[in-house]
Amino acid sequence: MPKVSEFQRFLYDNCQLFNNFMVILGKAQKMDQKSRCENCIVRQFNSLRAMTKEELKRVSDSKLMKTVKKGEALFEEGDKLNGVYCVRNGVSKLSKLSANGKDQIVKLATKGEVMGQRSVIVEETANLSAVAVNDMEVCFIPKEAIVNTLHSNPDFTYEVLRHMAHHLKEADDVIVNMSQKTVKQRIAEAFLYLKHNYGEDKDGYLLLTLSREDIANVVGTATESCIRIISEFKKKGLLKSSGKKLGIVDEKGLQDLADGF
Amino acid sequence: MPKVSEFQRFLYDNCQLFNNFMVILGKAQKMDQKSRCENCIVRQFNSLRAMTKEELKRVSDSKLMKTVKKGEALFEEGDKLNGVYCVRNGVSKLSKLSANGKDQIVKLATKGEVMGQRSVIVEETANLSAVAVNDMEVCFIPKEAIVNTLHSNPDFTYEVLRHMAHHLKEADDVIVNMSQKTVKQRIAEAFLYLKHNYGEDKDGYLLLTLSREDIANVVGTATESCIRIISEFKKKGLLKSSGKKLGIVDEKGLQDLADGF
DNA sequence: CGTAAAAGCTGACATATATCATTGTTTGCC
DNA sequence: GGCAAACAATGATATATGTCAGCTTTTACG
Repeated sequence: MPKVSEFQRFLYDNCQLFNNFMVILGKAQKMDQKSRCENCIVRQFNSLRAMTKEELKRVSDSKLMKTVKKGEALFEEGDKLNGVYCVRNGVSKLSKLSANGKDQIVKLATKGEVMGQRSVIVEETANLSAVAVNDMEVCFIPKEAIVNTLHSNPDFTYEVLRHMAHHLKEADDVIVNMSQKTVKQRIAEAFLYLKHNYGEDKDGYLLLTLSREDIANVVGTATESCIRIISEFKKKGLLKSSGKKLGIVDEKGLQDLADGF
Repeated sequence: MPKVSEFQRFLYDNCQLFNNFMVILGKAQKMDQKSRCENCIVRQFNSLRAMTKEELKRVSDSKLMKTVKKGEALFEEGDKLNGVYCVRNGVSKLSKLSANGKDQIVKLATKGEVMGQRSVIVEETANLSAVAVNDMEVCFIPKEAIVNTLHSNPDFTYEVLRHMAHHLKEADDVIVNMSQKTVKQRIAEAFLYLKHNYGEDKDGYLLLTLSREDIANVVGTATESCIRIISEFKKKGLLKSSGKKLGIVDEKGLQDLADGF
């Protein structure tokens, strides 16, 4: 029934009542045992693990799974979020448009991470946009399920707090890096980050491939500068490439560079 | 009794048991009614306002007041914090030393703000150093009082979470500004920030006076560049100065500049 | 398969910013 | 009041990075 999916799309793009409709449309999906939160391994990595069986059951009943294609947005800066997104698969970039028209990528969110928490907790519109870097599978969890649990289960609240505290530390560190390191250092760091967080294949190529533009937006530089520096790293034997894929050849060299020799 | 204060200093600098001793030494102070948390207006601005009367009483019994002179550190990056600091008066800079030897000021903390929360919550050493920008009055609250309440009072935990979420948003915005705005824009923004958050006197001079070096460390630039741009702003009639004091003359002009014309 | 669009690359050049060196000015303090 | 130390100011110069423009390669897709 292709009509239904177009209707979903329409609602998603335009309609305040999106969530209510989606819940109805999603009923069929929810019967799938494999998609129950209680059995979802991803939950172990985020604050949902502090929920009780009953709470999880309620979340699972109200959540709905969604696939997002590479390049599609989960939400945009300024959107009112009616819930959070739990990443089952794929990677999303969380970015913000600056006055000069460039996107700054503030964070990458992977399997297990929950997006939109902050906005739901403080009841503000989204501060960042979330766009899929590759094909994704996410679960949308309506905010009521989250907010209710926040008020009734202190363990869950504490767990969310711990995660938020961790993100805050990371953000502080990014601030320092952004303002005190050169573009070259930040690019070197970005590759080390990609290797350590997303790993590499048997041939030593990074599993997560970002475009030069995305890398530039992560480190906050012009795309051309980013390309130039990557070329330089390849010439120096720090990186290698094969098609779109990039791989780290000399990790120690990159690390030294990132640390300022 | 000058001996006691030297002893306090010694403990503060060197001793793991610092807190225990200080509690004993602080008994006399605690009797002062004016210093009871229950009556402290500062509390209204931070998460302590979500504490119950009993919890506050316990905090008040275990807390100790402390004065910190301009330039002194409350704690340093890497310190193990045995509690949090609630600012009653004065301003502290929270900064981190980068590899190139420069301090990046990540945040300024004022009256009502609680410092060190994050480290206490996640049980990590401090990620930032806190140094007094001017003379301060702070209350040290041992971590037990905080952690116990976090586990027993969900309202308090939620309130802390809301504050943390707010800080995270601010941090994300700083990341975007740092990477996408020019030094000139960031300095203009810094002055607007100082005016809006700390106000100005009748003559239009900012109430919080930061050294050029501190301003440079806030916006992440070299001190000389900062001085040059401030001079330029003065020539252009955007700022004025009198002794150490700086004042905003043309707020709209500064705002336009910060927004990129 | 072929074409258009997107992504990647490179050069030339402009500019913002850092760095180093020197001098002037304020401040705290004996 | 005077002196040292910190702070502020300014010039000269080097460097990193952004911008614009043109070109090549890869990818998407009808």
